[in-house]
Amino acid sequence: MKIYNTLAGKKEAFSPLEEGHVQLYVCGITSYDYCHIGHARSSLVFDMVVRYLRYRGYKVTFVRNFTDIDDKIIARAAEQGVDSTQLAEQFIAAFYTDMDALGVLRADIEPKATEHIQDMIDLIQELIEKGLAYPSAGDVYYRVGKFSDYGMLSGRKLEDMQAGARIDVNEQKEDPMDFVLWKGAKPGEPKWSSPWGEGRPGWHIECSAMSRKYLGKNFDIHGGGKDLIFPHHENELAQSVGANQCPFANLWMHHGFVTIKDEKMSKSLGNFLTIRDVLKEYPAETLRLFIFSTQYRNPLDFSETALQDAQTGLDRMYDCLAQINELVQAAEQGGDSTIGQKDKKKIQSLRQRFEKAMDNDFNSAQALGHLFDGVKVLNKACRLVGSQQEVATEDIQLLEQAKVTMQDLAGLLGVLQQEPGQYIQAKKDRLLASLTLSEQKINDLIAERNAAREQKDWATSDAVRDKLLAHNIELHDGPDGTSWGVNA
RNA sequence: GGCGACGUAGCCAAGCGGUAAGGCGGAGGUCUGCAAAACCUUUACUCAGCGGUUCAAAUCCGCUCGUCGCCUCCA
Repeated sequence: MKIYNTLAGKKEAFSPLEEGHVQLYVCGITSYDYCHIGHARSSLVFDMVVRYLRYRGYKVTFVRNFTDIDDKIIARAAEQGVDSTQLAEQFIAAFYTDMDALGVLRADIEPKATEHIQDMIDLIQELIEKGLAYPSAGDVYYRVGKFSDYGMLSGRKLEDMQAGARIDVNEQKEDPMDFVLWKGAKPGEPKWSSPWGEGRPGWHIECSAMSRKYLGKNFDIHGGGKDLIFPHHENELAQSVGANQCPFANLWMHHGFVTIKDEKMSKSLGNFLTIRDVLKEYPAETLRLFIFSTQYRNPLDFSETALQDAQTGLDRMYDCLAQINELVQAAEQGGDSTIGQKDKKKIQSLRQRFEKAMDNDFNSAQALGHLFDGVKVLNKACRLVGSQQEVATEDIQLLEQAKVTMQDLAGLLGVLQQEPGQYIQAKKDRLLASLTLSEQKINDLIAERNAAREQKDWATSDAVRDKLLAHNIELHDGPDGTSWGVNA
């Protein structure tokens, strides 16, 4: 497998420190608000990474933290007049609700910052002892100038940053680029006691402390969004390498942003959509298909159209699988194979092609391409096979196996995980729930129309059809009668 | 100002040195009383522009233009 390493600035062959075991740390949310689509991308990307690594035979130890104490949490709690702990807990609960709705696997370890205060204090002490940090008026700062590799992750030099950076007016700092490890508490703020007085940890120190506690000083992969590269991950790296005097994460994975009209979706711009907003309109698998249709490092532009495209594509995949189900059940076995050699090869190589794409830095977009290619070939095969009186056992088995493979592979992206029949039914149910029309009424109308058709009363027949279509119900006239579906 | 990413058909998106995957949309077709749905076929002599390296470039190098991001909290 090859994975892009931000630290190296290129794709590298991946091999974990301990054979067969991957240790992964991902920066989780700061819990002060509902998660938006950007958070969904983050969770979904690493969900895919974990699923695929496990599929590839690795044991994965996955740690994802919660930042449950932070300036923004304190500010929001004050705004709402609630306790900051309570606020953090509330949005952690909301996070789980959203993640469950998206089908995101739980991390193996989900540590909270507030439960690791002592680990952070210990780490800060070590940094002070090594001369890399200094207390100042109740705060503690990291002495950036003492860490010669500062900037190695984000690819910038200290001098360059100072040129354009907003100068921090904080006069407690020796250098404007120094960052805070421990913040002295102001009156009324949440606080913990420490050797430097009462206060709370700075943002970056929690990840250094918790990753060390659960994964050790040196581990395999550290991940997060591109916006975390600087300063968060740069600072983490400075803390960990500074304290441990050994390499930190060997590989850094950073995913791209979700944009709206090509602008970054963010709280400060106010152009964000929450996960729960989107899930009101679209099934989770549709959102997943949309997110995985772009390689994780590239920007992903969110739009109604894009989501609808994903919905159409997902429907097509399910239709294909449903068709295989029907065919397999109805087929009389016997006869010669009718599926062409070329198509057989395409079907049989699906897994291999999918893996090759995913092995190349989790190229889910390409992997999905292969899946859609599979849909096309399988549809073609179904048509051929369906036109036969008797179907070769070989062909039936090939189709059945292909269906299992499709769902197995798509499962690594968390899509196509429902029984096709159920998926199609669920879609009908959703529509029915939003209509005043009952299923009984629809069937009555269909009967009425069919009666008119028998009389060749096309005007009445078409009027009924148009009436139903006005409710987004489309009729399918087939050899076995008329069925109905949802016009998405 | 510093650093970085990106620019591929109407839209989205792979490809990263060997002659353009896939999706949506469009156009034809099968089916149908006509439709719709579904399915099939088709849809970039060309990869922002201009130079260069090479037997060979969308892919490597340089410049220009454009878009976005980071440098401050952010997934």
